[in-house]
Amino acid sequence: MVAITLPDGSVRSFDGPVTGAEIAQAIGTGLAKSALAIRIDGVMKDLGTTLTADARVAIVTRKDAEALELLRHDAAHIMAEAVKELYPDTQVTIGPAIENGFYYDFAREHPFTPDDLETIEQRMREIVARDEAITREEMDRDAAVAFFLGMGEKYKAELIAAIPEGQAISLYRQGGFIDLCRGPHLPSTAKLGKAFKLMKVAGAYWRGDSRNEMLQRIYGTAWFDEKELAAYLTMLEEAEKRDHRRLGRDMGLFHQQEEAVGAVFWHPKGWQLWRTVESYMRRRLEQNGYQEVKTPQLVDFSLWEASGHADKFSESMFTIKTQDERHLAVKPMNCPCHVQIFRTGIKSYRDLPLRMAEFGSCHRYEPSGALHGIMRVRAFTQDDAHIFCTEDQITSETIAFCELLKSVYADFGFTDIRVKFSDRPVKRAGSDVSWDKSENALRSAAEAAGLEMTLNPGEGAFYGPKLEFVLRDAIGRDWQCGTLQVDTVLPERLDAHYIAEDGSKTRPVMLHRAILGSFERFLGILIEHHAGRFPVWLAPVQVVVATITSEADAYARDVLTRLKAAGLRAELDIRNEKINYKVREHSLAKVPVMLVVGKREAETQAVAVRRLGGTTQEILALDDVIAKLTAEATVPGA
RNA sequence: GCCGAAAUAGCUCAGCGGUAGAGCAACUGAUUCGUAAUCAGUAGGCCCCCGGUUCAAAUCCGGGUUUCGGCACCA
Repeated sequence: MVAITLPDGSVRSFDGPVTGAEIAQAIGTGLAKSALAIRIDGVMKDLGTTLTADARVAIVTRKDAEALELLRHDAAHIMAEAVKELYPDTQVTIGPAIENGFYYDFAREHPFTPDDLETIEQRMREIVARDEAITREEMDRDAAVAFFLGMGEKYKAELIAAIPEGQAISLYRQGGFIDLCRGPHLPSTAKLGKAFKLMKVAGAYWRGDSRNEMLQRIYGTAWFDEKELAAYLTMLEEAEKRDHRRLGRDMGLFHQQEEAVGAVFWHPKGWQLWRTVESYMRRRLEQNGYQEVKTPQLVDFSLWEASGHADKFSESMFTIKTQDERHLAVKPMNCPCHVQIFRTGIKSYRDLPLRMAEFGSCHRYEPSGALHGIMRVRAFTQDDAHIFCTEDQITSETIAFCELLKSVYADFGFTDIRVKFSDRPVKRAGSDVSWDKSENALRSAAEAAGLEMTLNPGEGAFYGPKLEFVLRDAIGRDWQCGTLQVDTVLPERLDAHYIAEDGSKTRPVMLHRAILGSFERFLGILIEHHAGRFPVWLAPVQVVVATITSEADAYARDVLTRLKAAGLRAELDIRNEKINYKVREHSLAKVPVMLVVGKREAETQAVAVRRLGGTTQEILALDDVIAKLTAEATVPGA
């Protein structure tokens, strides 16, 4: 007797061993049809799994959140089967489900072409139509290694060989294709359905290590129904429309060119945006007890050797040999310079916490393949600051920083924030004792700040652990921007100290922190988040005054003067064009507010207010409109 | 840096051995018009760069640069 407890608490008894499929069948034929897998005592298993003992069982259908992962994993296997059928000289490696889809890495001499993708996708549809059963089998580890080597699958054999001896290896077979896989899988290939699409081919290193050979990765997307697939593809199109490179050009914000790779030419409108963000940040920092400084662009290389940066990053530093044989580096970061300022004069415990901020312009020779629009550049400006404090102050400084960071993000329209905790990396400076100390201090400070964190093992900076703040944008993409890092190494290496209450020389702790990260990147994110339709306070041009007829020109000029006097960034459009044309043009330029004036408005000292994207107008008295817009244009927190 | 793809007018793209094209934008003229494209005309090109093949190269070949999509990297 096997007693199965279902999620609703009811119990069903079976005479002997029973499979998940049989349980589903016993509950109902409808359920049996839609059953994809089962959950035994909370663990997802194949539908074909045989139960020999009492258990809690849930039938997994497509309504289950994790079912989509199964579907995508199956899609990866079916793609591998298709590739092996079409190109038998290919070796298979790994193929997991990922966000929105799946991929599979193949080893093959000839590159896959876009045409190949179509062929493979077509074959996948055939395999789905064949409805091949997906069955699980087990094999002894060494037998499995021999089995895959015998098939010429050396990558698979390598993966299996890394599994501890004596452990049974599970294999999944579908048609003529067999793959090493932990599972679980759907019962047959037909379950994949039609809602999938191969997206792109790309290179990827074997085992994610750049010292290894490069494999060919094919990416695909898969969904339960075609509506979801279509929605996903539409989302991608939306993302493309808000691409900051396209909007940056269309809106006249900036440009980039070959002669200054990895750098940005900011045009007047883009620079206006920058200045708005910068002055906002400057005020927030002042309000929060930071002092702003400015440090040199070119600094003798010896400082970077002393700080330890040269050890790890010399290859990505721009360096200069001067005529008088000095070896300089263009600063890749600001912290060593800030320590130099801290070190001048004698600091007392009364000076701490000392919060030193800089809009630091830095250069890093980023690998060519990493460059991406203004999001990843070689010349960038950080909203950088270092808080010199005592160990006891770490918690209160962390709490204060998190408050500031959240309110800044909220002002820019980001409210969905995630936090990652990154601990010690393999290559690091400082003793294990000091790492224990700083990791514990940061963790407890973050907990005191009420943060929910996920662990990001081994991803800390070489001098200390860090918190990383990830914000989610309007279309659900994540961007890592802010950071807070605890550092006891640099104060030591660069010999910073203060006089403690008892008169002794003591090392301060340094907290490295940034909210926006780099201005270039953050502005790129802002552009994409708002799709170029900035709120009034951020918009480079806030208002356009447009005339309907030249009879209103003089009044329109008055309106412009009044707007400018009120501090609004306004432009005038008195061209001899139809109002439709003007509305369209300024709408495409994403100007948030248009004030349309004709004869009627001129006579009554009014304006017709039209909002970007709106379809209606409101006729209002000029004075009221100016008051309203001035309020809207007010920078948050001012 | 690695794998793959691409580079033609300001933008989007066609042309793929035989005189460089379209739409939009720009410019000029006309139009004074009530909320997302008025009409007509004009101009615009080192076809990414350097070599090679050829009677002839935007087109084929080699090298380079940059960009794009990933991977790796990200103090």
